[in-house]
Amino acid sequence: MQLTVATEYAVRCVLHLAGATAGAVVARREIAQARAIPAPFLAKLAQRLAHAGLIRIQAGARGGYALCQPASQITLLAVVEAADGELVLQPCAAKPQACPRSPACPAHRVWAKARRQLRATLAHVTFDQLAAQEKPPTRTRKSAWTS
Amino acid sequence: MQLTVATEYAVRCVLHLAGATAGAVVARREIAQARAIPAPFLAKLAQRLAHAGLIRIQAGARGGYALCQPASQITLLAVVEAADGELVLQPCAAKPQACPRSPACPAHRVWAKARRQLRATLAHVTFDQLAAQEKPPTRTRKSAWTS
DNA sequence: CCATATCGGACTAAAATGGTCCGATATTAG
DNA sequence: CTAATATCGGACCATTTTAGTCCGATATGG
Repeated sequence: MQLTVATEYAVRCVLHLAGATAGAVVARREIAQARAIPAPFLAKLAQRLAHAGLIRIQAGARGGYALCQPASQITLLAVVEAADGELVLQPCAAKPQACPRSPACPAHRVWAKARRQLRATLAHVTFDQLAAQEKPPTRTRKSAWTS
Repeated sequence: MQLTVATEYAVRCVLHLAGATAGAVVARREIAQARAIPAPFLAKLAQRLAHAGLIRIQAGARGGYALCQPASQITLLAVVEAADGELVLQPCAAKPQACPRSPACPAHRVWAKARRQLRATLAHVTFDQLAAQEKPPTRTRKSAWTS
């Protein structure tokens, strides 16, 4: 019952992008170095984030990663689920036969509730908030997110 | 990010004991059969539960397991943590250096909050509630609830 | 065209998980 | 006391997941 380091890395990565000039492409290597993420692993991870529509990947010379949306619209939940897969507590989620047989396990509704709570909590934290917390001294010099 | 089947089994096991006559010793085999738990695995699991002070193990002939406390005092959280270890979300929980270096990761307070919520939710569900929910449909023939 | 830099998939190593086995020990029945 | 029962508790094993690497293919900028 733990989030994986992939999640941790994903958060760091998006956090880094959220701190960069809006929409700017940042090289993989730069992110990896700045945030202590093994570069090849970040590559793999980035694909999951891209697949989820969170970041845009630019291949080729001067390539790298950039956010697809303003940081204010990217939730922690979205990043967590992009990295780790859907957030599910129930151990028997995949198995339809659920608990033994007869009694619809009474714990299930508790799992479901806990899951809803957890997802809600993560869903209403956005990366502009996180980025702001991370760099209190830096006065947003040119955060012209003109839209 | 999922609870393990060990957790699922543990819940089933305690649920079974909660449904039995209060304080009665139930044979491992009986629990295993009734709740579809591999018996040898239940043995291992039971030790964790016993170590956590949730159940009492009686060795020898006519041995088995029994609750140490009334079901009303056993929370879902206690069982989950006994089976799975402490409930921690932070990927970098064990690592003191936390996030890279400088910026105390702003996500951490979110993980912490989510964790508190989750634990609170599980902590205020007790096994007498769960057992009660389980029983109404299941007319256990010998449910001598004579206490 | 060429250097750069990512894609994306195959691959490996290590850890966690789920599960089994068995000798030792405890308890009860006779 | 002894035999039968039944768990302990730790070693052991198989599978899956996780973390991480490597490399040929492909895309891009200059």
